[in-house]
Amino acid sequence: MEPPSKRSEPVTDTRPERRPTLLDVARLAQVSAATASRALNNPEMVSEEARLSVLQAAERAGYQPNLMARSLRKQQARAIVVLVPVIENPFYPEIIRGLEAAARDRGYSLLLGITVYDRSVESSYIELVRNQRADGIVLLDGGMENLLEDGNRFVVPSVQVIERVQGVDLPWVGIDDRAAAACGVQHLLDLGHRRIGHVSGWDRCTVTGDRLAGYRAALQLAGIADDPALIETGEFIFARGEAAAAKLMALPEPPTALFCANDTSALGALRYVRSLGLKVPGDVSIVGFDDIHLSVQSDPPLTTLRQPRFDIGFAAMTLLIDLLAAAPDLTTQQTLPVELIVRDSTAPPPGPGNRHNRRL
Amino acid sequence: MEPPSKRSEPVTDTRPERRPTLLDVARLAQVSAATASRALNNPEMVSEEARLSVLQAAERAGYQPNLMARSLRKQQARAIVVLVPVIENPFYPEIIRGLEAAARDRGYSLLLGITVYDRSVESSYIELVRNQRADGIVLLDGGMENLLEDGNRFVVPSVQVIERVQGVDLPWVGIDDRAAAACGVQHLLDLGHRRIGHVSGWDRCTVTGDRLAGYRAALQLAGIADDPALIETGEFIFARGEAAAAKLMALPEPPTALFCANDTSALGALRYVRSLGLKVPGDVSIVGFDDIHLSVQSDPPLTTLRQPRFDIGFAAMTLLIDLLAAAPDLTTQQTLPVELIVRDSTAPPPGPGNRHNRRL
DNA sequence: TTGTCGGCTGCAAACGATTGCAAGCGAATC
DNA sequence: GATTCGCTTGCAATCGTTTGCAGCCGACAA
Repeated sequence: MEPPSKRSEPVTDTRPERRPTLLDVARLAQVSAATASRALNNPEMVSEEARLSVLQAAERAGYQPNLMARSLRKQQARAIVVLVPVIENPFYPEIIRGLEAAARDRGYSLLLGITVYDRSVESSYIELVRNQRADGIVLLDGGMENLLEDGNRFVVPSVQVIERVQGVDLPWVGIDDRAAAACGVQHLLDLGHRRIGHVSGWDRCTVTGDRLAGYRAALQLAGIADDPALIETGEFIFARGEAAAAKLMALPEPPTALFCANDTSALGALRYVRSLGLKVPGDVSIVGFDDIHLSVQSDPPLTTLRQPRFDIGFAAMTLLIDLLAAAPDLTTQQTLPVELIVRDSTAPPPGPGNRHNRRL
Repeated sequence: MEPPSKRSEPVTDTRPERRPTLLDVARLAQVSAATASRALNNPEMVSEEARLSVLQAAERAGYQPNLMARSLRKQQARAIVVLVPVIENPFYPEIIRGLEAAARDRGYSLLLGITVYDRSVESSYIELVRNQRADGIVLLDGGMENLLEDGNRFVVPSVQVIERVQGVDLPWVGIDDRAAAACGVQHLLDLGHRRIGHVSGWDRCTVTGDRLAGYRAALQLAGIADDPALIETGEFIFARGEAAAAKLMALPEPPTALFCANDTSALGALRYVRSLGLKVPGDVSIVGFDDIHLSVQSDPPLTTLRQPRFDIGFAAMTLLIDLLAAAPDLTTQQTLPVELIVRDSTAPPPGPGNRHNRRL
């Protein structure tokens, strides 16, 4: 078909290196730009003949549409800002992967912003959607009430993930933290534990309160009196988890089990408990929350509550894109299921005469 | 001023909710669009009077420039694609943070792509810069030789991070893996170890070979004969690190120290060694590579080689943006310093009569 | 033959900015 | 007084697409 003599010599080398535009394609196919556009984007609107001709011309020219021009004309950026507070937290990456996968499926791009909880950084990314460089925003970062209605001028389309702004009824995707926490505590109760400590989360997160409420609810249901001394903040952080465990284990009557608000603080607690020479789960059982990758690698592997993080991200991005297409004021909240993953950090409590010990 | 009877009725409600454009601002300031544009972007080109008038008008109208229009006109997207193979790997997030920070500093946005080493995903993101939605690309993902010169038509501006394509002379930012590895092994030699195993990386990464070479070089320098049995692949993965350690510790004459190609596999090795009932570092010393967050949290905390990941990301993004502004064919390679972080996973080898043991 | 209709097509106007060019204008110079 | 110069300014083109509208044409019905 092709002359095999001249190797790698481009045929149309005459043009100075300029990206071919739709007009070039149109000329090549001997139709108007309008027809070329339609042939590529709405094939059913043009004749078979024109379609083939344009497709062939586009192929030959190596045509790539200029997305900026398209965006300008169609008034949509096909990009979504994702705001995450701190990406080193092993909790976020899998959510981001879900967000990215959904965005890519729908032909959207993901603009990543890392805020470090800094208001000014948050603003600069919100600006991006006001500037029409992005169509909407996904917030993994809680506590941005103010920014969403900045000056009350334009409310940008957005979806919250996991964290929610109190009182505001924004689109949201997450889990039932209260029920999940209760489920984790119930697991400990089922094993026979009666004295269960709680390493709670960071005050400024809404999930912290929900998980605490779930912890309390489960205990109350079991007829166990509330003991405020059994609750210490771990702030979702490894070191603070260690510190919380230290305080709890120093109590006159220390707990036989710890329910932690997330895996990272649970791993901290785990290390501290073991540093005391106590066995996990032999002496103390530990339950985490999230099921981050590390929880498999710890020694022992952690019993935890698995959040479907990929699915959450995927659902959130899908929801946002649907929202953009449909009525923009449609509010939707999606709650995804949580799963209790029992590994090796939980067992019946120690102590002679314990009926669970006897049974096992 | 306003009739107080009608509540919450905006003053300028006549216009349908439409974003103000530069033309609106110009009209408000009673100048042309050209002057308005210059007043905002090149203040020194207009009179003081016009400048103030335009600025005030822009403020009053709540004007936000449309970045798509600007990009179209200026032929630059002000966005950079960042391709990462798998974001759950705790190695990447800090690099990404550096990339994001540098991009934001320069007024660029970061388009995140997660490839999972999938060629088609890689292509779809490279398309983005061919489609002028992004100006360049940062590759954290190695092995993309082919894609960079896809069809030999347009080579997209790009910078490689850490991994490099063999033979190709692309802009690159990373570390001296060979020297760093040698430094880690030297640390073990200094402690008195003579039998040092290597848990190597994933074959398909270029750094794997470099770190192996550094390991060998350090041993050779110390006059220790090369023993192929002491090298097992850990593939940068926790479970494979465990497996590698298992093989090495099962040798007739097991090593007293392990040098691992990254922290994750080191943590796997660590868990395995401890599962044998051996003490780290009492019986076996372990050195990792990367200094990921987890290496502080392990028990004991890991001695490792710290890659300045944030700085690497920052430098890479800065380099790429500079490259875009300057001669596009300028090739630059930057090597950043690595630091040996001594924690608690390394000590002199055990054994009676060991002079190091005696000394301590 | 005339009218209508449906399928394709192209013209030209958007989208919202930036910028080369020329013109206006007052001051300075010869 | 004429020329030049420098500072501001506006006109209009441009970036590359998409799309409303109108026109063309052939087929089909009356």
